[in-house]
Amino acid sequence: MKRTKLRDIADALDISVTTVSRALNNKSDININTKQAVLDMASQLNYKPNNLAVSLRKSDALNVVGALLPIVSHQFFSSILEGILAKAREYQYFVLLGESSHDAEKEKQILEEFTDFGVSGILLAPSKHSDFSKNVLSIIHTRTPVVVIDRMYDNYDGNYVNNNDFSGAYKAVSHLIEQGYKNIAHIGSSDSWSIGHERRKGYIAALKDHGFQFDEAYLIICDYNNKEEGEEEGYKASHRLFSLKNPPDAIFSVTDEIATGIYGYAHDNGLVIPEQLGVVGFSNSEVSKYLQPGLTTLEQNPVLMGSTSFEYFYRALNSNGQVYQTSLEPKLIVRKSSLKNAY
Amino acid sequence: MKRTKLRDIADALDISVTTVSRALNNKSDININTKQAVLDMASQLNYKPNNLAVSLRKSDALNVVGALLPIVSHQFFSSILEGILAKAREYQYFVLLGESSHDAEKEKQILEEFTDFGVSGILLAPSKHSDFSKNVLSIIHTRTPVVVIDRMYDNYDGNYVNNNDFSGAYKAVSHLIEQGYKNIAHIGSSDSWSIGHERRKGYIAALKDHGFQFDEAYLIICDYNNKEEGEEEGYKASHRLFSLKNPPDAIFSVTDEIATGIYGYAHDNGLVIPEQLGVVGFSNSEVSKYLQPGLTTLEQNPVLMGSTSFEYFYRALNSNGQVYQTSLEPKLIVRKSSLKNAY
DNA sequence: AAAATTTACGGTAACGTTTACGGCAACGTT
DNA sequence: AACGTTGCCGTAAACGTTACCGTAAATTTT
Repeated sequence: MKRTKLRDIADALDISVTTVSRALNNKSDININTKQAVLDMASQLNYKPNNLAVSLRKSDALNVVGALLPIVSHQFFSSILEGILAKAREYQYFVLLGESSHDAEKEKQILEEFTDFGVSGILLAPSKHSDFSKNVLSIIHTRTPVVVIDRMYDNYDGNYVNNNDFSGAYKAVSHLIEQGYKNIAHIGSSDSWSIGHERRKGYIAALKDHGFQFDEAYLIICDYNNKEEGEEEGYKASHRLFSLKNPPDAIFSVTDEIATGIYGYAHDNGLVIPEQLGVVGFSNSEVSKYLQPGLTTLEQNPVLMGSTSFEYFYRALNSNGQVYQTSLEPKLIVRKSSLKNAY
Repeated sequence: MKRTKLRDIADALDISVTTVSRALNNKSDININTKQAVLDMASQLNYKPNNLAVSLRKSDALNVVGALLPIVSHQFFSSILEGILAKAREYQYFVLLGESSHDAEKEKQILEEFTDFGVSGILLAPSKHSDFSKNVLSIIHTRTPVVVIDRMYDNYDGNYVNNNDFSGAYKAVSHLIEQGYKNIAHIGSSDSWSIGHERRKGYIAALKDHGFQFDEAYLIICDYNNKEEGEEEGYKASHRLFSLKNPPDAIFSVTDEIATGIYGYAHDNGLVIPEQLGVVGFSNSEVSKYLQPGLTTLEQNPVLMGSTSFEYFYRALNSNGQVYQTSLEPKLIVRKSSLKNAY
């Protein structure tokens, strides 16, 4: 059961391959009758063009984009993926998927494999320790459009779709202050993750703007690569904070996962949220709604991020060096974990 | 900045393209010195073979599998995806991703697009209303290996990786019975989803084997396509069950999402879990751990399912008509929601 | 009626590879 | 000296498609 090719149609109708190709591609130099005959025969023989041959001949890239995420089985990233898939389908593109597992070296390899494959563009949500010059620069040199999702590289001036992490953090901390919390700590992540850097800056800025002093002791930096580790880190960081002689009465945590760990620590040590401890997370992950009490957090819009990133790729492909950038504004979702006033 | 091809290397060394190809492909008919010269020049010019041309010439399919899931941004399916990605990378395959959104027609289209593209195989987690003869049969006819994940088609005798849903349900209901619950209801899903069918059968079998009678009134069938709908359906179904003159004292629900809706109903109506109402879900989704009280549920192993499905594709590709099938055994995770005895 | 144009199609080359085949030195064998 | 053998390499065809050029017949123009 061989796949039918142009030759088969041509032979069946006793015409040339060229004519068949013309008929199927809506070219002008063709008689309406032969065209119809070709179309009929093509559908009768269930003809499907060989994409490899077409792309090779046109020396045109395949309609394929590579999407590379740090981790797929995570609400946030799989939602980004969903946005990408929807837009890609709309524009008739295929999506090649890769997962870096937050491993910069693996990320680099996959990026190379993508370009070797001949993708038309790359949508990249960089892993935590991703190195711009090593991993991304060479791709940009090949003139393959790249859209960076969810984080920034220093001095990067290409396409990106971002969250305004600074602003989100600023809102979170301002909210805690308005609720009357006085000693607000921050469990953040290392600078190798731009998100950690921005959220920390937002935390500090909000403190200062409201006349509070930034206290180094209230800042804990941790690093983790999956949910379980995040929860553990949150637990341990909480322990450190509550070992201080003057422990905080609220914590803004860089992610919901860490916040989950804070809940665990609070539960184990009889700290009542939100009366004795206010908590705000980041991401509006699924669990944030089901934690007791509900976790105040910042809602991002990963689906929109995904679709926008594809949209930008598409525009970049069809424009000349134009750059597309956007920072989406996170939205504060207030649940009970930060409502000191209500009690 | 053009991509270097064999011709460029050949010209640079003043030898033929054939020799270059031989050198790079470890063929025998070649002098060790020229081979080395070619390799050096290739790396100097940063040569990357053109996959399109290679595949075309070898009339070999690309190293690409298509993975098609009902929905990507779901813990279960994204974990399957993770398993697929890991194995695919191990075997040097690319993964093309598609999402059917539980739409049988869209599923059919994407499957066709995958085969048109020329994938070497397809890993399919069918959508709820997927029609085997319409969607899958034609692909099998093209002799493209297909592995069906997570559900079954009637009379399907091809490759699959499954959960033993019957057994999981049986364990869940037996556990509830052992805990002393007497009136165990089931919120299930329609037969168009094989999972729903199997779990319902397991529910009924467990009842009968323990000397309980199956009561139609305790069986509610609902249908939903995403988490929010699932939760709503669970809520509504609970309402119906508790409108009976003899309401149940336990519910085995076909999914964790529905169980979440049961929790909502119980909370709103002052029903205490597990004292007044035992609940068991299915999937061990992330939230099941954080619900209060923790939800007893069945753990599947989606990552293993994904990697196994790829493994089966790979074996099927390299064997002649051999069929690979497996049903994984779900594991009961006991949390508080079903522990009547403990109180 | 001759010339110019249009219509419809076929032949050929090319995209970048791989591979069957043959050639031709150099060497050893009878 | 004639004959195999071996090692190394190039020529040409092929994978399926499309772009380009050419040309016979049909049609229009002068």
